[in-house]
Amino acid sequence: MILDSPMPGDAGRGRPEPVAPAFSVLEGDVVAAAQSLLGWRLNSEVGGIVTAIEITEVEAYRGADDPASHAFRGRTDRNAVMFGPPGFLYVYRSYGLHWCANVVAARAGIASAILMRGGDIVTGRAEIEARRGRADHLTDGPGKLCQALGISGDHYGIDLADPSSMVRLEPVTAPGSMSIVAGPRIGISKAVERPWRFRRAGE
DNA sequence: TCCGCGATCCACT
DNA sequence: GTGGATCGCGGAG
Repeated sequence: MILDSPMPGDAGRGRPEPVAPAFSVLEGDVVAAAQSLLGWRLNSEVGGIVTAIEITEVEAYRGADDPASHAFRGRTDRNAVMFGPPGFLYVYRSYGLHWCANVVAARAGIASAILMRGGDIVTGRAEIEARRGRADHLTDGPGKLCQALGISGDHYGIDLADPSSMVRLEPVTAPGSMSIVAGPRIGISKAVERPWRFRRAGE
């Protein structure tokens, strides 16, 4: 297992290798990157169980500029991965119980992240129902999505572009025809006016 | 060291 | 539609 917990001295070292072409959209502004992420697949292979969803709902969090971001007050042990290069997984615990998964965006040093809030099941529906302990409302919330795919703190900091990772992002190859609805982010008390929640029209 | 709150979920009405 | 559960994190003292 790869547990990437960058030390303070690593800050200026940059990314180890060029980001795959399709992942380069993540290097730009997180608000645009979040919209690009809709339709991508999130593949998981945790505990030998293969599951996958197609991302249908996301929220953008823009580090130092965004009071609602976990990185707004600067770097801590918990949010360190957000300050690194894009394409890595930021996982945090919510309300002491649930795990929530984010894709790190923007260049190293700009702490942005995209929260994955919902998706359509592509692979492993039966396994997901077993993990969730129910047959409905399987992936329609960030905590549910993590439970469905078996994502937890064990996966903090993994490379979502690495084919050997247990959790991987698979870019959509034919973007553009999808219409996107923007709205306010859910469950926050600061910067509530920013319409940085995006979902596919009709969801 | 302590205290308040939160990027949520679920059962119940 | 609403309210309770539940505990890790960060800021204050």
